[in-house]
Amino acid sequence: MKFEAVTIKDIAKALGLSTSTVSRALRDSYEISPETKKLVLEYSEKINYRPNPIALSLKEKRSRSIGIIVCEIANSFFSQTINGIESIAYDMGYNVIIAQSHESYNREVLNVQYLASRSIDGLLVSVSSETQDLAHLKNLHERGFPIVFFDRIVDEMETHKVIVDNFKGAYDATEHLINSGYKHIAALAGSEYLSITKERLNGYRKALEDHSIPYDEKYIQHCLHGGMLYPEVENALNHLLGLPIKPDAIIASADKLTTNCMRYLKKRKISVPDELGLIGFSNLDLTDLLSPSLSVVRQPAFEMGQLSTELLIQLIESKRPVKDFERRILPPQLLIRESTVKSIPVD
Amino acid sequence: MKFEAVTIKDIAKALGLSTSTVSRALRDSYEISPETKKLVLEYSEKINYRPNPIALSLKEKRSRSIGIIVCEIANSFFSQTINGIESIAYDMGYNVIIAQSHESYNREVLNVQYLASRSIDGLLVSVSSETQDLAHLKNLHERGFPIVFFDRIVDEMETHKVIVDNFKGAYDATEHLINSGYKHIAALAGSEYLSITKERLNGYRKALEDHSIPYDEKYIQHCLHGGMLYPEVENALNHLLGLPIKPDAIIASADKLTTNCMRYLKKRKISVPDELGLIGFSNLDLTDLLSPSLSVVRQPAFEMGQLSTELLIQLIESKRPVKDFERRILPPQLLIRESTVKSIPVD
DNA sequence: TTGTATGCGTTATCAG
DNA sequence: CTGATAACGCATACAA
Repeated sequence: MKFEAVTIKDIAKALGLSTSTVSRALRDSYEISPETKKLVLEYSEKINYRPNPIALSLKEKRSRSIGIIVCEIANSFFSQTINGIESIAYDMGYNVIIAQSHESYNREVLNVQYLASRSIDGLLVSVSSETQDLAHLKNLHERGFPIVFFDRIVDEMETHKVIVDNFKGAYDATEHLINSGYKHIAALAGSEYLSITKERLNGYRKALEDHSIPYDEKYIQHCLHGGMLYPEVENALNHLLGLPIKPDAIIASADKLTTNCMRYLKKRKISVPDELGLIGFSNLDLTDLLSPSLSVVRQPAFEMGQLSTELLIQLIESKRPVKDFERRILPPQLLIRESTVKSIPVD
Repeated sequence: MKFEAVTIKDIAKALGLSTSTVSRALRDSYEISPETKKLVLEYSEKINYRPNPIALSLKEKRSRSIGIIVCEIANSFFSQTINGIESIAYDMGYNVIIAQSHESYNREVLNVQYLASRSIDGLLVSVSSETQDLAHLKNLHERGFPIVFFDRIVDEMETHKVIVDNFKGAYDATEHLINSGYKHIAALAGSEYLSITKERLNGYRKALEDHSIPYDEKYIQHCLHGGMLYPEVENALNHLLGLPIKPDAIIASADKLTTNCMRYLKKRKISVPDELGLIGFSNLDLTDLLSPSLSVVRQPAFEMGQLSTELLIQLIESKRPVKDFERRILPPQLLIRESTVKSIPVD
């Protein structure tokens, strides 16, 4: 009893018709008589016929699937983004195929090649923290393959890009720390290669500058894997808190950096905000329950997924010329809670 | 400059060979001369040839893709499971196609039908909290389509199933509350239709029984959507805390129930564990940072994903007869933290 | 060792 | 109104 699917041929044979007639009847073609249509439709219904999407894909040279490449699914920001992606894709009749890079450049390249070898119609990418060489993506893009970047974008390619206003997120967060009375604000940052890291550090720097606080490079620590691994965060914080002039506050500029930073502070019994101010980027669904509740920069992940997918599907369906690319910037949200409030009571 | 992929035919034409020779050379067939092989391989490499997986799928009647249906991707338990699924699928050369039911029966049916219409080779399912009628899955299963259930399984179908020992998880959690001195333990439960809800409530009941604590049905409140929506949790808790004999502790038997329960308690300024004991199922990556840190039952989500996928691929590749199904039960982890510790200091 | 023909499931083109 | 045929890209049985 092997799984055998019913095809148009089976219907044709059973009904004594040709496959083309059946095909046309199923697509409700005007050139088929009502009786034949009825016959075919009823029989198809009865035997539960479903067209084979693979055969269709081969014929139409499109799979109605889009690929997603992210570093980790099990990261609240990305899973929320994927949620948004899926919501639009589903509405537009597209499947969603997911691949993870685990922050590895090699794995990203493999995934891109595999997905793009004609089993997907377009690609949504947030590059890995190791990625510097973009040949694997440029190659595709130059051949006209639809690609949309989100969150972790790259400058060198002209296509749609959807990002959060990372500059503003970091600026606001830093300014909030400043307004709360902190003077020596250090930054826990992600991989130097990532656009988001650069943008966030720029926001941080500008906020310091606007408030006449000297910028010191020693106050910046990078974590190549974006804080995914606790030890890299531990090292970074050990370094920062061991400086001659110890920082009195920290801005953690990515999801995992924020949680692992909190873990470090708890382990070292450093209290927030009394001993150290803290603010972080986080899309976790629980930060409001922390005590003292952490002020966070939250990103509109779901919306980012939706928007990226809309743009990608426009590219795929050639609703607009490929060259007319967009760069959309979504606003982040600064959620103030008691943790960082010293001088200015908010909320 | 439209995206045009290179095919075997192009290679054949360029090299003055037939498509079959090229095909065989690429697959390193023994019947092709070394020179021809070299020629073909080098040229393919040069023009960056990739076989069209869709054509292969059509020919081989397999897509090397597996489908996943879960309620929500943006739920730490499921995103961790998907991570495990992807890790195995990737190693075995399978793509992963994801669909969400959003706890809607209708959407689950649509997704199953769409995915199963021959674009996937097998299906990993965790049913929605609304699902009672299983026709959509039974239908497939009876026709020999490979299906593996994980976490939220169904009794009526004979196929592989991978679950966590929900009975034990809830039993241990309840017992921990009892040992911590609580007498009136209420349960915040998910949808009554779900296997996990039943199993967890059984564990809860048995623990009470073993400790000679009377079981009272009034102490159980169900949330159809598994706590996804705050109001349903709010209602449930309002009800429980409004009972004549108020419960002195609560076991929240699902991820979202746990977080929304905490949210409720914080809002109502009910302190844990002084006013109310609390323990919950949770796979969030942050519970250790809550204060008072919450004792939780954590499920081996990643392993569950891996195991389910291994079993599914065995089914797909007919490594074993379909009828020889397994039911694997993974151990949950009870993580004790200060929140529930009154009489017995642990950790 | 290589080439020719066929089929996977579907639709489009052309004939009748 | 309906049917035969070709084509999508690939692999393979069969011929040479």
